[in-house]
Amino acid sequence: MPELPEVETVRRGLAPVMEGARFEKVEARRGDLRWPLPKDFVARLEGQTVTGLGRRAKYILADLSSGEVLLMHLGMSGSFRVRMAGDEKTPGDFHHERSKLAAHDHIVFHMSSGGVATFNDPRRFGCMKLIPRARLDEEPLLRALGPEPLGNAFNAAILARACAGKKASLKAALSDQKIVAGLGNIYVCEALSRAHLSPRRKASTIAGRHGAPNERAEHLAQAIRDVLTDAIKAGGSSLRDHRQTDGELGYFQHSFRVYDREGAPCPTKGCKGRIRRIVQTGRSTFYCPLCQK
DNA sequence: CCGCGGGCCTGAGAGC
DNA sequence: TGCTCTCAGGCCCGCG
Repeated sequence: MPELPEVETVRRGLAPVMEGARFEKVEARRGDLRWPLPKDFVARLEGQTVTGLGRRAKYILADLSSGEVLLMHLGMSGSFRVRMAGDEKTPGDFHHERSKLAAHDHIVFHMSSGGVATFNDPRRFGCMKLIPRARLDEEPLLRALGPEPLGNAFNAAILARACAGKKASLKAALSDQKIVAGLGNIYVCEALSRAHLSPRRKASTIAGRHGAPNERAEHLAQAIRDVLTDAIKAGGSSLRDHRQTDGELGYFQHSFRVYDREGAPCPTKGCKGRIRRIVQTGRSTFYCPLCQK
């Protein structure tokens, strides 16, 4: 499911119940996610306080009072539902509480804030990992990540340098988390549409001599920032199952220019093109062949 | 090193 | 209705 805007939406939904709160009880109902949870996963969480909740690329990172960091990834189908303090039904209504668990609710965090956060992931491509804070720099999952597209370290020059010499397509390059972190299939397509660049164009063509950014790189970097900012404002995109943690739908899918719109008229003013679907490196790409060059 | 395809899982939807 | 097939918002790994 989730790309950067959806993950950021989830982080913001978790923050009110998790930040500053202690894990009172953790239920690991299924430990066989993408990687098995450590045997002592529950013991290392219970009693710890979450001192901060951050995000890096598509990872949510909870800083713990123990000095460890809880890293969480939603994979393709992961989601969190949050029940705030005060939302709970009659206390002690055991059967009611039990009945609230749904299929694929794998991990439940009961927080001292009175809130409960439940991790659901049908396909189990998601993961959770505990990492000592001092060794976060060496964490293989985070090490090779490129710059945060909404951070200060991202701009046209950085993007162009990372794409310089690449024989792969722009679609493949932007999907590569080492070049820029947090984009996925949807937002790559949407950013390229906004920048009027073809997903089939060689990535190297946004850089000039010595990897200097050209005008295409400037437009693309701006389009990436814009589409992510707009999507976060909308609470992300809800296609099949992404919801905000309070159960509300995100609504950025209504603003898609090209994604999943094969055959539809191109939204670019004055463009008579129709959206086309092609397959690149095994994934669907949507774009307008007329105005994306 | 680089780029691509396979595989990991389950579920929804289309077509028959 | 029910079966089979394809596809899905991610990412690690191994191959050429």
